[in-house]
Amino acid sequence: MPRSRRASTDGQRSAGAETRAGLPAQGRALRARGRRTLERLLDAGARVFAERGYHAARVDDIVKAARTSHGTFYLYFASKEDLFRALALDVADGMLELARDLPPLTPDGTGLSSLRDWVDRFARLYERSGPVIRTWTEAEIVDTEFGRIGGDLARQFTEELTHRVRDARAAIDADVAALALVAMIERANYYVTAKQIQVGRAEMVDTLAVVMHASLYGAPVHA
Amino acid sequence: MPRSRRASTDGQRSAGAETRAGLPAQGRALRARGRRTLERLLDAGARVFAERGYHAARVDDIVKAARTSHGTFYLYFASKEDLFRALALDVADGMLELARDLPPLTPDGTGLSSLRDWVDRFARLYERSGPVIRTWTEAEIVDTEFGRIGGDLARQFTEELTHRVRDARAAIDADVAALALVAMIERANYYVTAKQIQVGRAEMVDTLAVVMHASLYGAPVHA
Amino acid sequence: MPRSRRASTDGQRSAGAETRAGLPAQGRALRARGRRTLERLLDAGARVFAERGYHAARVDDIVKAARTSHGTFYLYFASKEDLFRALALDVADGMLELARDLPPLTPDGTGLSSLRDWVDRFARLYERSGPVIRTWTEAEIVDTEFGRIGGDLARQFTEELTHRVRDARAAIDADVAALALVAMIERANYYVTAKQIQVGRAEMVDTLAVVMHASLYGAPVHA
Amino acid sequence: MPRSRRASTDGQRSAGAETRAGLPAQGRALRARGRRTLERLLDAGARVFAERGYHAARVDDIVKAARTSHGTFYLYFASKEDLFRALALDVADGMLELARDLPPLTPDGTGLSSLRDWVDRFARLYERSGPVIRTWTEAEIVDTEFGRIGGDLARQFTEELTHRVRDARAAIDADVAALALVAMIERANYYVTAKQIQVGRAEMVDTLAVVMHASLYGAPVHA
DNA sequence: TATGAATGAGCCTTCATTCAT
DNA sequence: AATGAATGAAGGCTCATTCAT
Repeated sequence: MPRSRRASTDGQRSAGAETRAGLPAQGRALRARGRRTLERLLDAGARVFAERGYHAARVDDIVKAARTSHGTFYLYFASKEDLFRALALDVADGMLELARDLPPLTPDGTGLSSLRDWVDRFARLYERSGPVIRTWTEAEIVDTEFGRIGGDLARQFTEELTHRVRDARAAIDADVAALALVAMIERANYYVTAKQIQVGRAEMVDTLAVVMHASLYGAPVHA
Repeated sequence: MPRSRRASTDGQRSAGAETRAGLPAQGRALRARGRRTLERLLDAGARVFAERGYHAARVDDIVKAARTSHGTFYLYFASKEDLFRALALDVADGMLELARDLPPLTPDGTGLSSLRDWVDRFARLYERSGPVIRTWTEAEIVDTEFGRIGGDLARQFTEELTHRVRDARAAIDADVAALALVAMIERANYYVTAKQIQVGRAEMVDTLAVVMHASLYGAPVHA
Repeated sequence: MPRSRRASTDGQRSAGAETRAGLPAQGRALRARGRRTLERLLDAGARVFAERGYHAARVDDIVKAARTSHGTFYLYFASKEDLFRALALDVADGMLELARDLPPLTPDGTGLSSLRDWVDRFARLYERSGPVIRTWTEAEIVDTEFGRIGGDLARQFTEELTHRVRDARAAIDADVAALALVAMIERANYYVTAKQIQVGRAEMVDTLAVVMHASLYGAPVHA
Repeated sequence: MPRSRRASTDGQRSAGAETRAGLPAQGRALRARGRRTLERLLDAGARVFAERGYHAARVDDIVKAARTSHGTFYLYFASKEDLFRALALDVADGMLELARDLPPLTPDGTGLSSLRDWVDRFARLYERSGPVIRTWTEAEIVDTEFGRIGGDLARQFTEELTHRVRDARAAIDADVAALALVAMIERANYYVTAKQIQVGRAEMVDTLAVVMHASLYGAPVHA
């Protein structure tokens, strides 16, 4: 039966940066032209997923956006899901790197300022990759591979933050506080990029940093 | 002839109380039996949307869960979307009521304690209706009626909080801070109910309240 | 993911005659109209598989022949394969019944005559169901469920014949001889129904009976 | 523009020796390298058709088995069908040669023994080329060129046997008996090579010869 | 009021064949 | 002579919605 030949996805793609990006199931080596097509497909996928969301995104949309054909799509990806995974893994990399770069938190102005810089980096990442991140949290796929990737990511991300919160020696429960703060950062960025609320990025970044800082070391200047 | 699947729904259907409960298009008056069927469908819908999410939920699943037939479903709702709307409007009511009940924020222990109670009410509401709330934020339907309902709700909810934050006379930008705090509450509840992270409700509620309070009035007891 | 909901076929449908005939995966009870549609689909399937063969047969062809829709097809069968299985199991029943009715073989004219009658029954069965039988032997599906059904059938059929051959106390290896004779009967019928060779059924039946008889008890009247 | 998949092939291409080997449409003369590539493709085709059957065999499988590319495939064959035809014609040659070598049938032990040798040659041929032979009889392609080749072959093969049967002066209808015996030989070999039944080749060959002989001249030693 | 049955547009995916280098 | 890449017409299957009783 032909179906059984359906290229099984190669699963836990190892972390090498160059293999990360959605190579075709068979792991063919790509020439210049192929690389360009792959790039176009990844770009198109990011765009279309962003615009329509995972479920509403049609392979046809992606293919048109990439100015290529259905056949070509399946030359590079085993399925729509596979393309999404490729994008998601890239984003996950970026997020984890960011998590590891979280600066030590200190009560002084320097602490606040470096925290603000970090939140700003997050915001920029979210601006590019928000749609993919959001898709992870779509309730529908919680118990799929995506859900797992998303969950793992959230966990690792939160853990990183937990360490810093603990080091900050605040009275609150570090675990839960870290969770709450991650939640805040993620969602606030979502609201803003989804333009559900009209707020500039700078303002949001400032406020997020301040709230985070305050929740650990006390409010800023009281009125 | 089945309507094209992408066909936009028949529209606005204002939030009048009698349409609230998802009556069939004709707005028939229901006898006892009809009311029970309607109830079963609403329950089933809530359950199935919760389990599978909006897109993955099949009318067939709902109909089976309600122990009734497809034909009957369309006797009570114009579409799958219509059922979701009925559920969503109910939740929106609860949320707005909750928003209006947000207590005045004060720097003392009483303020913290009443804030905690309020967060707890939110958590309980979320426990029941999280899936519906989450569905609002699914990227895929941002620009549909749901998106609007969700957006409106978030806005009103945030506004309520904004008033309180402003009254608290903290130095931070009240608009954005309110947004950030709403984001935090919503997402934290999501993480916890989605069990992406193992935290008890009580802990989460406590911490959320503390973080909110601290971000306005300063950190709790430093270590 | 919707796909995962795809009705898994219920596998080894138990042998009850009434469940044999391709009930929908969920085993719904059918009313008069449903039964008629099911019948139309089975008929159409038999016809189309006969005309085009399993692979070349399109669900679309079957659906058109049954004057119904794609959707309806999948209401009754989980897949094209499932419909074929339903037909195949019916034929297998008929074949096994026939096998069990194989008369004792005796050297005299009565033996030859009852053998001829039996071969005639086989020919009539083959006339109706040849296409399905042939499809079993399509090389492509040897190692699928069909292949197994076909193989099992051939084995049981041959075994029945083996008993008779053994009882006939001929000098030849009963196992292999039975196999050879079954092979002969099947293929000869194929050649004739496929009209690859112009021979009337009566002639073929006569000759097959004679050859079978002769191979056990000696040639008929020599010239 | 890819040709429509159902497009009938470019036609008759008579059996002239130079087209026999599946030369590309242009009938180019091949150098050493080209000949090796052609050989690899033919081998690969035989293997893949054998493993998967005609329909399930993918050009991709063949190309991989031949360690070459799609482009190259179409340099040597006009289509998948064209490759199959090349293989089929070769087999047909072998079969016809075999048919012509059928020894005169005599009632004595020599007759039986030479018949056995001949059946053995058939079995060896079938072992190599069974899949191709079987494909001829796939119902799906009965009315295509393959069907014709297969039909012609069967006819010629049967005719050869008919002569011998007639010469044997048995009482039975020579035409039909020949058909029956060919059917038996072919199918029995199929059952055995398809391993649908566990019988050694030698046993099968012996029994086939005995049955054939007995059906003409009387049973062997009675018990 | 209820329901079993029917519908068909639309989606994802496959794969023989052609193109460009 | 060779090949990696591209193509797109089908085909199987799904599921929201409508029909007939």
